[in-house]
Amino acid sequence: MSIHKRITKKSEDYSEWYLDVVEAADLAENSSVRGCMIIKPWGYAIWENIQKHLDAMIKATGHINAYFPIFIPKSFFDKEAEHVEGFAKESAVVSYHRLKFNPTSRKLEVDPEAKLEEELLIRPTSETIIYDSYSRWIKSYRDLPLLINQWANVVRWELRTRPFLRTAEFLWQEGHTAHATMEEADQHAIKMLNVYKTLIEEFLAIATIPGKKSESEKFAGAHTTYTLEAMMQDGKALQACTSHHLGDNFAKAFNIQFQDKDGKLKYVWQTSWGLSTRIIGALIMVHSDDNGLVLPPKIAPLQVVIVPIWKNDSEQTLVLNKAEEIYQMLSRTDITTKIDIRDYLTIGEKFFEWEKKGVPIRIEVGPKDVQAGHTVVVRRDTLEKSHVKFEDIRNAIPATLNSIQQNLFEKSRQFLYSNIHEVHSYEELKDVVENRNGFALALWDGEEASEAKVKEETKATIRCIPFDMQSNITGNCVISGKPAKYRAIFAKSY
RNA sequence: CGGGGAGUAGUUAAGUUGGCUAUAACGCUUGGUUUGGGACCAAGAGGGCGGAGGUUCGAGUCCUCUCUCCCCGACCA
Repeated sequence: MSIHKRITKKSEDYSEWYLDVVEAADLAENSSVRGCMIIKPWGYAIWENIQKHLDAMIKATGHINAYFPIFIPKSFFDKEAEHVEGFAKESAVVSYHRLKFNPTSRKLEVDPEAKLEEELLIRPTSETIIYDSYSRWIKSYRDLPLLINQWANVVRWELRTRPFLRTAEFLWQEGHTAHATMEEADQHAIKMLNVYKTLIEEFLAIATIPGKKSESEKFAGAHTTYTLEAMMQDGKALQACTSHHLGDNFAKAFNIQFQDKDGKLKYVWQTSWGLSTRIIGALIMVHSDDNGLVLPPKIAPLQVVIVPIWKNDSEQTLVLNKAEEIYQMLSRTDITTKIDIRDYLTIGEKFFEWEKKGVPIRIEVGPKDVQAGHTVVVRRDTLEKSHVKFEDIRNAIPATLNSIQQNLFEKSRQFLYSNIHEVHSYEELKDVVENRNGFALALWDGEEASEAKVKEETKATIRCIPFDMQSNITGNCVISGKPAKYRAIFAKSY
């Protein structure tokens, strides 16, 4: 199952390039089920690493994991008006619970006798089914805060899909909390946004802008939506994750009340927050190059691959022994490594394969190297080759992995900030989002009408109102000319 | 749902105004030569052309119906 596809140049067709990288790195493929994706082992291993680190961080902030049903009674959705509206158009619905065999056509058919009294939605998100439980679980202030997380799949019937970025079914983690006060809920939503920021910066090496969503872009049913916006290499924005302060909207809809210390019955204040397999799409788009995927070491399923090179049997023994020695040495640390002993591939094929899969470091061990007492170490991010003496490997490899991790983040950060342009007129705003492929930072009056005008004329939307770019708001909205309330980031997005 | 395109081998495609045993490349199998950046030679395996019906001596090519997929738009993490 070797992979030979050459990759489209990023500069020529970014979309095509992205799909090529996904295929060449053997991450995923389209399934025969429309809009759904098969996550292949290499792609899934990346997701498992993300899961591992994020799960630890979620638990470290006091949450525990639970699991709720995939099916949600339709009536649950009706309870929160904005929520229904937001998800109605993309819901998969189960109406029957049985098939029967038709002897004439020799095919299975839906059994009309088995129609459900109430349809079930396949969860597009779990607020409603979880809060139905919360209304029974929460009675007293002593039950708060309730901090629960779930790892699950969800289904949103998207019309147009792309691997990882938008698929009909995707995997994610969704946290759902209930608190006694509004302030606590709001702080919690921000706290979780920061957890995501740490994960995305330190592990995925992606720089993001934290901020608040505008009214029209916020989650259906939320009081406030916080987001991390990342920039892809074509300058478009990708929402890396969201964290919602739900206010008491769902508490009222699902009647989640508790008796407080003062004896009064009060509604809880809630948050929900999620990070999905979409982040893998961001990972691919942010770091990869025309040779394929580039993985940050902390998230790579394999950090080091050792490629032995030989011509004949005696060389093979010599070289494999040395490779084994290096493997043992690295295995004693927490570095994940393997020796590529396949004898039916030329070394060229092996090099290209591991490069396409994004393995951070390749160590070449050939007869010449063994004789000279060194190895050739190649780092994936820069493709730089260097000679490393056998005795130095133990220290050099962790240092190089570290350097790759830093370098990728630094590149991402510099790219992001060098493509945020502060604009002072509507013309400038249009120019940035349409021609200069970046984020436009503009004064905005906070009005939906202004936002809608930009969307209609340029397809760019407000990605977020960044937290830390709000000082000294003086001047007028670049769209309407009215006094500005915020600085907002406008960009085209995925 | 509106506009456009395509269904031929595992993949990507060629297939003239209907004509003889349906092509090619890549991939796969076997054998050999190779191996410090996608190797080479040879021999093989594999499809009846999305489906149904029709015209014809003869259909991948023509006609009718039908199914599916892809791209652009609307919806979206």
